[in-house]
Amino acid sequence: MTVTLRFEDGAVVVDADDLDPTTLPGVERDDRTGSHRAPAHRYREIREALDERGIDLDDRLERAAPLDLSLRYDLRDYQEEALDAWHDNGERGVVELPTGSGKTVLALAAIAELGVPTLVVVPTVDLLEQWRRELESEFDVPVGQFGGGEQRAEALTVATYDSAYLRADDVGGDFGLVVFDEVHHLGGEGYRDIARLFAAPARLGLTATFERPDGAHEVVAELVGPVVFELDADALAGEHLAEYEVRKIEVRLSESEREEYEREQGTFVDYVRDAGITFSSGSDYQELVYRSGSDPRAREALLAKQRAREVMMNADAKLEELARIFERHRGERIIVFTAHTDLVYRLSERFLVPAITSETGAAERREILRRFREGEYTRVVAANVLDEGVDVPDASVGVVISGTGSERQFTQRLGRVLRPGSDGEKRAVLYELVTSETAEERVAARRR
DNA sequence: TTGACTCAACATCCTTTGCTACAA
DNA sequence: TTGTAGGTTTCCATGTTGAGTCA
Repeated sequence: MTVTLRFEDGAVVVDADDLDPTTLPGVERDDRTGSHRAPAHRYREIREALDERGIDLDDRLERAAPLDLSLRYDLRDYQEEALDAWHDNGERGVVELPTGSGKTVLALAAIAELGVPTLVVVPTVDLLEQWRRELESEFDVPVGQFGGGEQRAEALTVATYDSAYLRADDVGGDFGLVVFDEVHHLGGEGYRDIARLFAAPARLGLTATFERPDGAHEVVAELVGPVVFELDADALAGEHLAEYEVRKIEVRLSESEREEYEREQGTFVDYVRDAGITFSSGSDYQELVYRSGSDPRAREALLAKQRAREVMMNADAKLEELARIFERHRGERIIVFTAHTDLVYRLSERFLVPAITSETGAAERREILRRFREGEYTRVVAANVLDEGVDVPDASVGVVISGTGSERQFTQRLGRVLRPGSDGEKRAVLYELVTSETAEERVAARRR
């Protein structure tokens, strides 16, 4: 008795004469084609089930020859430990390590050890190029690329999440290992299909912030594997990352700002009370948004909330405070983070500091970051662009003028000041400016 | 190759005080 | 008794990105 497995359009197709394929994990009969198939990610389970029953297998999935790769780096203790934990879990799982702690090196080691065709999936074109450079210089083999205007497959290939999704039907059976960089993205409604459509038995997820507020990290754990190793910034501070300190500075609204804030916030709170919305479950806010589609008062309440948020986040007193921080850290490299692009341009004009937002073109962005790296600029102000997925030069001071309640964003911003300087004993500071007696106090509390 | 554009996807967007069912 | 989680759909706005198209 022989069973044949092959890959077709994001699924594993099972051909068998004397065996009922639906007894295998995830396999169902497809009435349209008359074949038996399972989502590609069940491939490994199906193989294991067949092995257990001692059934001969004609496996047509793994095509490319094994790779002979060696790593020139020495791993640090914790990287070694993380890798062992991943092996112990059967080459599946997520490693949670802070920015700058060498997640890439860890993945390179995993790729070298397994020596199977590997796809690395990343969220941005910037990271796409970084990873390709890294793989090429480390392993000295051709590296393929899906995304950023290129579609070329190799035994080692890097892809954006978007392109991985678009190519999955086509190449989902070609890889033995998939590495998901910034794996928390995989929880997105559409992106999670990537993990389902690829057959790769070995999976490694990398992130600094695994948990998602919407709970979708559980889906990720199902598809990639659970967190097998984690360390936070505190555990690495001093030896491998900079010592750091978070300083919260409270500022007050001016009289006119306070008046505007109370008026707008009041409009929102009044509506919420009248409508009987308690925010007892996470979806209550969604409900309010749905209502605003048809109920003008709900819409007005949301818009008022928006304006209130703008007042509290962009308070004038924060600019004065920023001026003092610039004075205190004269000559040091400083990154300023905000939530609104308007404020970025205002700060840029007032302090004569280069600005980066989503409107800044790729060339100009590269140029600003280059000058920042080389010390020509010592300060940069950015909206949310520099939070993730960009290679940002080390800074020793970060200033969060405004941000969301997202723990992820906070961790990422902190990561921007954590990489050790060349002298290895830099002390980093992250300032957090919070407007007192506003909802921002809650927002700031939530992110930590 | 580039730049400008559109489009779709993703992420965040939240108040104070209180009801109900259910698990530990 | 005490704590904890609870079910839905079709979307106010802003910021950011990648893919695709066209000149």
